[in-house]
Amino acid sequence: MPELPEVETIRRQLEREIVGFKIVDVWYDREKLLRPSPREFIDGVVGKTIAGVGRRGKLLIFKIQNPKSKIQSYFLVHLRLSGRILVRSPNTPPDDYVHVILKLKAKSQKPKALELRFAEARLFGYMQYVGGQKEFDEILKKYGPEPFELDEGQFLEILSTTRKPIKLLLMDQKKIAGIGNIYANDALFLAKIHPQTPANTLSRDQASRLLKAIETVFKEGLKYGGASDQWYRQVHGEKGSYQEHFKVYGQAGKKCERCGAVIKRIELGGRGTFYCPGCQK
DNA sequence: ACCTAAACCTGGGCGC
DNA sequence: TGCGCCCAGGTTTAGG
Repeated sequence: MPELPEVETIRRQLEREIVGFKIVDVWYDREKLLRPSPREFIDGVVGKTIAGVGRRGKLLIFKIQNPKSKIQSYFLVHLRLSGRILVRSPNTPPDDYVHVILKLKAKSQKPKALELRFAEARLFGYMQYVGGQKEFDEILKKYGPEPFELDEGQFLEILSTTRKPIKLLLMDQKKIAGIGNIYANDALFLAKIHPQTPANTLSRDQASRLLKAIETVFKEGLKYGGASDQWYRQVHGEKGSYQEHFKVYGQAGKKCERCGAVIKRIELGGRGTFYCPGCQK
């Protein structure tokens, strides 16, 4: 799923809907989705108020506060491949694949209740309580800068660190955070760069085009509310529509919109990789 | 240090 | 309808 545009779409919605709510209870039926353990997760979050929702790459960051001491802690959500975060009223019918529910109450005079439902068909995603600032900082260190934070020179510097295929570098979260398979494929198409090109052989001009292309596909992804190829949903269950605008991702056998050549699928790092042999050299 | 393959899991789509 | 097979947006880990 969920690459930067999808996670950012959700983050913005959550920011509007659940900030200020207090977590009053947690229900779950799959232990492995709660880290470090269900007990520690529940003890960590229950009674705290949601103070904000942030994001780093594909990781959602919920800032929570003890209402009395005001001490800040966090819980993180990674949606991996098939996770969904849904915001529902408690009386809404059950959603498919839900394994964790955070029950929320507004602090206001008239109590309003909501549920934050975590659906996970493939059980790869997780919710993680992080109590300490130090521990939080350690976790965030695993993520490189996001494309929007980079200028051409810094991007070129990252490219120079490895000769592995450019597509694999783009998807390496330690080097650059937020790019997954969909947007890596489409950005390389826009920039007219073959996905197997060794990263350190890109020219300054190619690097410049690629960075712009990443920004372009991310903006487009955001504009369409993300790509709901299969699992991804927004917080009220709606699909995004970027999947209707894929350039090469998932388009093997179709004709390139730019040159008419037939789009190919190869494997790179064990992942499906799509490109146009006509215009990506 | 670097690279690859496999593992983690379930579900949807397809062909037969 | 049912079964087997292939595919899947992410990340980590084991092994070479």
